[in-house]
Amino acid sequence: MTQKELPGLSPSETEILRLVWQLDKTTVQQVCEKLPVERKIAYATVQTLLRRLEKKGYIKHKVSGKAHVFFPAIKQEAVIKRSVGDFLQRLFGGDPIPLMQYLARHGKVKAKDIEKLKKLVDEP
Amino acid sequence: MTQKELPGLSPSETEILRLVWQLDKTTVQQVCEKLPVERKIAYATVQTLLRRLEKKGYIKHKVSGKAHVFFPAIKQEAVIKRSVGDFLQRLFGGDPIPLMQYLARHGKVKAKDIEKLKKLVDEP
DNA sequence: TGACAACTTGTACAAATGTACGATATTATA
DNA sequence: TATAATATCGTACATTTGTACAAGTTGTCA
Repeated sequence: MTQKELPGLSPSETEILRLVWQLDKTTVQQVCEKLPVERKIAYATVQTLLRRLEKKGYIKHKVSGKAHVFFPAIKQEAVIKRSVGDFLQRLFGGDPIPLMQYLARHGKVKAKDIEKLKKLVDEP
Repeated sequence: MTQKELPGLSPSETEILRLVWQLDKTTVQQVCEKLPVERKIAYATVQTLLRRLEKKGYIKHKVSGKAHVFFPAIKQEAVIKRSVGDFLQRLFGGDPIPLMQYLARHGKVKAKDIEKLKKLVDEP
């Protein structure tokens, strides 16, 4: 089943979508609480972002009591693929190596973490 | 000397800025030629983007003949730091590990590349 | 030296984004 | 059951972003 073409995500939408994944099933309220302190935006704003995410097809909701409960409608993997791909293209022309190097140098990554990565690479 | 607060970069601006780094010193023309085939935008559009990048302080230009020659005004490293940081925050809440894992799995990265990364990690 | 080609400048404009108020509906509660 | 608290919905609106035309300017070459 081919994934239908999804509209792009704006930075703020991406941020909110991540919280929906994290919370799995969530209300506007809960998303607000989960926002990093240095990034407080109004309840109504979060609501708008969730509405737009739903309209774009990334999440759905069901009604529970008086509140809406939002949940993912698209696999996280798919969104990551798309987002990372775009980002890599823009900033590094698509080459993942410089990004990994940057992360290794400045990303608070431990040698042990790198070690584990090797298992993930599927080598011929 | 503390880096003064730079305005954010839009996706398209980032893309163009990358080409300016790559070409080091470049005209509008050359940037246009360097654009990936599947991403052709008009000369005038590239020009606008360069104008905006200059206004935001990322590049400068000098006049040479009748054309402007643009060149970076900010270290690539600084922009990468900022961009990667923002991206990581948005999509992964700031944790670089899932991103590295994703790249290792699907990023066409070789085990040999991973090996090299270990040298970059500054371990205590 | 005058016309041409290559550039820049000014301006435009629709769509997307970030942010949020006010009105209305619904649930729990005193 | 009246009311307070909590939600959603409709709407709004300033900016930013993506994209680009038209008009004016300036080296250049015949």
